[in-house]
Amino acid sequence: MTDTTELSKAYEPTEVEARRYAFWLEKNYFHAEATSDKPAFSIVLPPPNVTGSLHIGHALTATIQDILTRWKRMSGFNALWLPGTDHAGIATQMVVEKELKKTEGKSRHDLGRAKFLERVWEWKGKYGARIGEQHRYLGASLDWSRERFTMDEQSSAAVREVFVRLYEEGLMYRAQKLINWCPSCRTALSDLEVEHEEKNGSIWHIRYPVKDSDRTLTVATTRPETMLGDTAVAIHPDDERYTGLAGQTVKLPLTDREIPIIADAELVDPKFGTGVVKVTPAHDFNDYQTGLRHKLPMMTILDDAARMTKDTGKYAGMDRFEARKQVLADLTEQGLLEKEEPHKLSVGTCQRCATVVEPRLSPQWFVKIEPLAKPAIEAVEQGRTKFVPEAWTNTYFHWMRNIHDWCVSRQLWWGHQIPAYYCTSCSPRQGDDTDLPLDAPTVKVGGVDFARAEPIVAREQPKSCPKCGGASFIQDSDVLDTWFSSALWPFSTLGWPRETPELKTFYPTSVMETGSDIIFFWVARMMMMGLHFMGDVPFRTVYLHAMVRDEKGEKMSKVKGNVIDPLDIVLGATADKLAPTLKNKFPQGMPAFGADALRFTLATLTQQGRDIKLSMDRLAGYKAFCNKLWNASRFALMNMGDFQLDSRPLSARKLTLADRWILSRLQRATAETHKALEEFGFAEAASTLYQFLWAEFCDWYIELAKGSLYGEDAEAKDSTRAVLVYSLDRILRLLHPFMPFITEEIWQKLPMSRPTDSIMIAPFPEPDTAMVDEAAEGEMAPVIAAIEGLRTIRGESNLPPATKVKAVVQSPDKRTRELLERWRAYLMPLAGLSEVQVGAPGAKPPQAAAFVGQNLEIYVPLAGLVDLDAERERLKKEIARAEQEVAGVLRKLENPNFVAKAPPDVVVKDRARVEELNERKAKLQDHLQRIAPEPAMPENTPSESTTSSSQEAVSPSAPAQVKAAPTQEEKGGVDLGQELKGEMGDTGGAPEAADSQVEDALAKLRERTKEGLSAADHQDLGVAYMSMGLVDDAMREFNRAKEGNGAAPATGTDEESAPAKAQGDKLAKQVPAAKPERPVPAKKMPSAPAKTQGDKLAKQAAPPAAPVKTATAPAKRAAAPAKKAAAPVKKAAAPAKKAAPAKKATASAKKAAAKKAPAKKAAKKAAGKAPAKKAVAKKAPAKKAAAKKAAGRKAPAKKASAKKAAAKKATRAKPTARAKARR
RNA sequence: GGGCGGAUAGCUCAGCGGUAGAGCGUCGCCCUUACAAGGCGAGGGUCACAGGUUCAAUCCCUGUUCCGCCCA
Repeated sequence: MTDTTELSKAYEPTEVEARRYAFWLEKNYFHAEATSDKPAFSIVLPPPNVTGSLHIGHALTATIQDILTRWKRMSGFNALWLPGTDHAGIATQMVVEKELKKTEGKSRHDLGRAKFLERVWEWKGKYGARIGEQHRYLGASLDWSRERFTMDEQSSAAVREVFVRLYEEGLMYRAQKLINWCPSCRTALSDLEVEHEEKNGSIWHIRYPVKDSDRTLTVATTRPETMLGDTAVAIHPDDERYTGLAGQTVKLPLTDREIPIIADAELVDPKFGTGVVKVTPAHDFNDYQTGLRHKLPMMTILDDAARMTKDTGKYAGMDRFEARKQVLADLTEQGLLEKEEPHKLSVGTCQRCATVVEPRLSPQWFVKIEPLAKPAIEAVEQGRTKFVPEAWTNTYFHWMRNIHDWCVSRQLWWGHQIPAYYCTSCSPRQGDDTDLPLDAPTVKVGGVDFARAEPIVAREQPKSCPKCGGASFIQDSDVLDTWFSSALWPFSTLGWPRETPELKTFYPTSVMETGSDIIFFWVARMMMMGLHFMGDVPFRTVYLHAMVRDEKGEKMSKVKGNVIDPLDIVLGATADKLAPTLKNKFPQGMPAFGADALRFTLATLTQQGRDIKLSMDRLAGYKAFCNKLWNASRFALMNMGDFQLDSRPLSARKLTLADRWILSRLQRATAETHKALEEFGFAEAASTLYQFLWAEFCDWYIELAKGSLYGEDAEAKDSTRAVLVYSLDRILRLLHPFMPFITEEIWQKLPMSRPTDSIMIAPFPEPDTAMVDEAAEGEMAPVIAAIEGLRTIRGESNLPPATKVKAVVQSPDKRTRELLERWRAYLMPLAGLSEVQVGAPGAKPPQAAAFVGQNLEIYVPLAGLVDLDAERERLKKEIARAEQEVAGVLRKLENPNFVAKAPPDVVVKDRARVEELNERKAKLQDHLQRIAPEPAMPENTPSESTTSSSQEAVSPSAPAQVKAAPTQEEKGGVDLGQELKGEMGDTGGAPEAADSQVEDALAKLRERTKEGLSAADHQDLGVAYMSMGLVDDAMREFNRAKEGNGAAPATGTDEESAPAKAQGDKLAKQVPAAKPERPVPAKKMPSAPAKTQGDKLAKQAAPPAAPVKTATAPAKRAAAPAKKAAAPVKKAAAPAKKAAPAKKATASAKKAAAKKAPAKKAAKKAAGKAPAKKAVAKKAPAKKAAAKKAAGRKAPAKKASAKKAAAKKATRAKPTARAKARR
């Protein structure tokens, strides 16, 4: 059934998205089969915190995983993407505690463990669903029937099983060790949950009196308050300052204790501080190890809230920081504080609450990690699991090889309670207080002394004590680290420890995709647990994505106010709901971008090894892309008539060139997309599709298709419709993993029979190599080139689309001519032509705009349509570009080393390029002359006073220079034109067809000697040369004409050495100068109207002979010399300065003119050209042997601009559909 | 202290030996019946800095400076 109802004019994501997701759910498409003939593909979703809400990082996770899953599902896999949530121990408990405090003013202890846990479960029920809902909004194709929770019965069973097995294997043990403790959360933390921060602190020097001696030992410490728990001071055994002290004792200040002086080479660095270290084994990790080595007593002086214990006498009950102050004060009073120095130290803080953590001696459960880590390292070494990007492999190895035993017990309530039980009958008790009940839930005095009690680890509570037969037990009150259950996720979610078909089908999972921040927390631990319990890696590939940051690259946090809620992006949000930075951006509220746009944006920003800065502008761009897709489809549907795509292969139809071309391009895009996806190149795949749809399908194919669709040829109409539907079907399917909603919506409306009810289970397109059509692409190339050339002319001439023009297209290549002739129906509408004449190079239309491409010349007669000045400007620019590039390439070619050592094909390519550029340049110059203002030169010399040929006599009224290359050699600037001339001879010079004027002049030349030429002769000759494109020669002749005689011989060395560049300038200025000069003598200047077109203004405003630097000329003209660097720096600077105000004054000066004269640019160029400046000094000598030689004479052209020119040229000269990017 | 990334157009990012590309923004012309969330055209880059290797460096090597992250 096909619903070809016309689409709405603009794409409205919100409505479509809700509807489509419901449809998929209803059809149960997300469900994966436990057993299937299809190959399996599986991903488990990293379970988000159940009471949290998704942030943009989750959206990235979901996007990437959904792309993978949908792609694989469409590619014929039995694809499982398994959702779930994490109980997130500390985080969730804290949230609920906070809420409890806020609403009822109660602590969890007020409620008691059981009641409190009820509350947490309630909370979980209330907010847990939100995660799922958010994923639905994102379009995530998660198999909801298999949704799991880390604390559901199955997962809990898995956790118990793992715990018990590890215990039985000796890999889980309980011990009193020094662990990280958060005094605020009042729980143990693993090493990973402690964040280290560099802080400015102090180091204090404290004197400890040596017993029975006058001597004191000065210790240096950053934690003076812990001295109350010191049980030794340590010196280095080889430290001569303290020889003989080891074995003696010191009197510990502020206490009545005496502690030994020990020698320890490991703890003490004699170069650091005083060389004496206080040893506090119960409160410092290094000291703890020292304590173990020396069997020192371990004295705990801080309680679980980091307050001083009762053993600290007067300090008892004080907070640790308060105690520090007091201790310091007391030491000062006793004269034992020697000094305080500023010191940088690394402070460990709690990942959750940012409280400074405290090392604490307490009984905890640990996983013995080494036996688990070893296989996990090997698995990656052997490539059984691969990291993408690969760089993470080393990070993984480094951590795994330095891993410590994992402290898994947490003194929390919310989590998996540890399956260890203590007999209340025979377990040792806390000694001094027995008024608490036996089953007191915490490690308080009076109850079982958990530090000493013997645990019975079992899957279920034992019936009787194996020791005493007692039947009363108390379960270990601690819960497990949240990551413990997460570590089992890839198999616990599939039913383990039961042997389920799911486990068999989907383990190992195909890909683990998660943020790189949890590579240790989660990925490494899953590796260890998976290998240990399943005997195989938990996943074949680990794809680690970067962190999502805001546009400025800052981490998103509530404090900074830059958090972005993905749902706000999807659905839109009112301004008041937005975080501050977003509110600035969207004062009216955020529009609904839609899930597809968000997903596409995230996919394109996914790059390896780089943070993702979410750009709202790009987001808007991809929303526009959705709209583009929508409207392209809309266009197709509107033009279908009764058409229905049947199963007949496209090749059986009579396809047009455009049809064949787009089908070929489509196959390439398909292949590229495949390749990118296989390599996790989401960004590349997305941009391939973006480019194809927009720059090829929409910009070209649809436009070309209009001809057939609106035409009379029924067959062409039919084939075009077929190709439209076929292509859209493919494009939509290719895009589906990225943009599931819009693709489904449109796909359902295509007039064709669908193999499936939904695009999400339709096959992912495979490239059809039979449709790759080199011939079609080759045929389209000149058509596209011609259209683009014509559009350039139109654009530059500001011709409105409604103005149809006549074009003359010439090509020396017969085949090209044939093609253009054959496809004139494509050419005309797309280029806005009323008529086109295709022919071999020959007579050119007068007063025309020209475009010279590779193998192609295009002329559009513009007389009466536009100001030809603009066209001349453009041509000059083009010529300059060609010259600059050719100079660059020549510089290379003139280096013998290059020719000798570079690969021959590179050299050949460069030579061909020179050829091509020269030809192009010649044609452009030829044309420039052709549209020069009336070439009839005045008989008398120009009105400027006679000048020598080297003089800068320029008329600002001239339409500037022919060449834009740098200027005079005496200024140290490079002279590309001259250089070119010298190096190339005249290869680029002669145009193919000389007209009669040229013939005449040449005839004259032959007949007479140069000495005999009159000024008028020189003038004629100049014109002739000009028309032949021999600019330099023409220049020379014009100069002679100006001088009034032909004093200097043509071959004169003086002339020769004069920069052709400068000549070019003059030429350009002089030739047309004739025209304005007649009516515009200098005196007329003041009356020139302020607001005229840039050109006219310039012509009129400046006195004909005025040097550039004095030109008061406005923007366009004034800047031109600077821009082209025809003038020396000083001169350039002047107009540059002028240009700025001129720009401001655009009210009067024409805008267009102003824009061409950015002061910055002019100044920059001028600087670049500065003689003996950086450019020359820096680049030339070191790098370019050949250039160096010539550096004095010709500095390298400014690299950037040369490059730029080349680049532009390249795209211009050989445009292809691909090269032509959408604008 | 050790390690890993990054620095390319105004902004967000590709490219990574043969003289640089996209999107957005900018400028010009157009509301051409798919799309103004649009079309066509244009402008815009000492590819952080300094050395080195190479015929040739944005790209490879070394160092420096900034920015980010991880580990101790």
